[in-house]
Amino acid sequence: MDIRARLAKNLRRLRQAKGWSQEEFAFEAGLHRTYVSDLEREARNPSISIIDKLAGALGVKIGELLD
Amino acid sequence: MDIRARLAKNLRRLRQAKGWSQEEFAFEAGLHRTYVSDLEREARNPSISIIDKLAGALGVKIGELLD
DNA sequence: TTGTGACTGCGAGTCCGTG
DNA sequence: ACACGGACTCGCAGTCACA
Repeated sequence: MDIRARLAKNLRRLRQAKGWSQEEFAFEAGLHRTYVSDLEREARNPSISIIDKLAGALGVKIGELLD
Repeated sequence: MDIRARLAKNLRRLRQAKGWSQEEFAFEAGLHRTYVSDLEREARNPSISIIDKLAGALGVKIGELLD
């Protein structure tokens, strides 16, 4: 499975486990609502600074998002 | 420690453990030699597709590069 | 609440060099 | 073998309106 697909699935799973909408999650991570939507649809190839924000907001290690 | 710094240190350590020069490593990862140099000097903010290539060439999980 | 097309600015990523 | 610079292209970062 492609790395973008792994990120997308982990993102959606972990976000929903927190009971967050994309918009709430985007706010927590300091990102735009539509950008989070793009990530979950595998439409972006984010940089590691974005990955860092995502993992921070979810309280998980980066490996849990990408490995 | 900043995520770019963590990547830089892990990259250099793992690359040297393989006995590779930056140029040899760049070739293995399918990247440019100057770009690998930039990464080890914390001068770039790579995308996850690049991270995937780096981890693949080194034979480690992404978490070992970034966590 | 989420998906999607479109947009601009800037940085990712490559290639040429030099010390 | 590596750091560092200039110049270039292309794609990401970040946002909006609308369905």
